[in-house]
Amino acid sequence: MDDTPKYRLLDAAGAAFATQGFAGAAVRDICQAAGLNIASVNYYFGDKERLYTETVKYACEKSAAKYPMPDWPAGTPAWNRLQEFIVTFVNRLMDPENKPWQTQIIMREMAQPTSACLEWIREYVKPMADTLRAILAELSHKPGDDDQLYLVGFSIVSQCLFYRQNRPIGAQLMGIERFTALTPDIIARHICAFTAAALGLGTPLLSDIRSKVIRTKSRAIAVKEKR
Amino acid sequence: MDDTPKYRLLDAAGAAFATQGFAGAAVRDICQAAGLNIASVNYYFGDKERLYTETVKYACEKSAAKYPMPDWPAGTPAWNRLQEFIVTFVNRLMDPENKPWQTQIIMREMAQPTSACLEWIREYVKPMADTLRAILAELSHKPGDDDQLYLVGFSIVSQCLFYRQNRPIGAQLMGIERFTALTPDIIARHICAFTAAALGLGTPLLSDIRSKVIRTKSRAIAVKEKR
DNA sequence: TTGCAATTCAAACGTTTGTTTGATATATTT
DNA sequence: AAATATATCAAACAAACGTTTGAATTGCAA
Repeated sequence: MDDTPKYRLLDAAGAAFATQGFAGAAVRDICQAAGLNIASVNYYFGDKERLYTETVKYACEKSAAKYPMPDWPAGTPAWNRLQEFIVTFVNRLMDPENKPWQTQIIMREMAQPTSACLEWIREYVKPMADTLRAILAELSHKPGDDDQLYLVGFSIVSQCLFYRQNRPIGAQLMGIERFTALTPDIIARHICAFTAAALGLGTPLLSDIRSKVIRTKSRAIAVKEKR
Repeated sequence: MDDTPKYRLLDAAGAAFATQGFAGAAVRDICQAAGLNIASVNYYFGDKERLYTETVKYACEKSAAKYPMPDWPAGTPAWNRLQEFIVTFVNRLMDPENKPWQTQIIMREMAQPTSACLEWIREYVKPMADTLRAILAELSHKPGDDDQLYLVGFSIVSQCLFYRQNRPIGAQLMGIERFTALTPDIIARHICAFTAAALGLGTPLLSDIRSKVIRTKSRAIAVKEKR
């Protein structure tokens, strides 16, 4: 984006922190990658830790700016909003133009948040979670059970996060070429279909005409199993 | 488990590596936490890197041993096997007796595998993925589409992984006390229900008697949306 | 006990780390 | 042009790092 020394540092730092972690990344290497002197991180950011927090913020802003959540006109059906939510979220995570470190460094923070990250949760994650929960509340016909809304919400976002958080595993299992062939569009479409079926808004996956027989039979088994 | 100096080192190293990463953890601190001299890591493991790889292996073995995958008798219905698969997997991930670092260090590896990790994928992850895919293939009535089986499999395991991989986020959003109240049993039950509905084997979530009307109406909207 | 191996220890090694310094170069203002 | 602020640089700093050393200690067999 910007080509000032400050942003060259942020880019180099992001790549380094994402692949090697905070402790593993060396200020010397970051500066060299940015084509600047060793002292520049001190000049522009004070110290290594403030460079890191600025890098995290920078990564969040970049990936959220390109795919903003649409502000739906009043009366937009909840299921449509849910679909667009999923598409937007997957695109944010999987945009091939995103440099890998932009989401990778956020994933690192999600697993083990630093102090600079709790602020990010409040300002960035919480609003998204509230949006999703409002959609699900509208879809739900049994109001009141807030825990279930969270569980359903987790089931949805977890599917989106998977392809970014466990990319190496997925690539190793499917084969790298087949896995990378899964475009954001394909992934989002699948998650929408899976979720729609789970919520009773679409056709179940992995089934055909015989599904009705299987369904009742298996539900009986499932109930028996739980006791 | 064992109380030999070697295993005291592995336990201390696991906790340190999980919270601070490979570069961030200091050999000095690990040895001190284990109540041993600085030179002991060199005496027992050679160097820091071999201590790390041994720690990862140690963590895998401990969490897999307690909850082995059941070997189903021939003829066990696929949906029952899928349920038990989910329950076992969630229990492995969420067992409260598991020291946090045991899964945390594996999650670190999943996001950015080291060379020692590819071996772990082949020996540990691949077999589980094959098991799951075999179950899904049996549940599927449209044979051939292997990509879809992977996608469905990802949708299932991603839900299980979420609660461990994004625990801090979930806790921050729901509130720590409500989130920790989600026992492995509750989580597994929800994932089973969500998945069952998605695959057409159970009752859709978030719906009641009116669901039939909503379903057809929303499907029409969804189809229109995609064109 | 004696002898031998396994283990533990304090101390120091050479690197690499993040950070600071003071001088030099560049740009902006007076 | 002179003066002042901004930016860059090579060099050095103390601290922390992983690793090594050689002696001291322990456990066990002869």
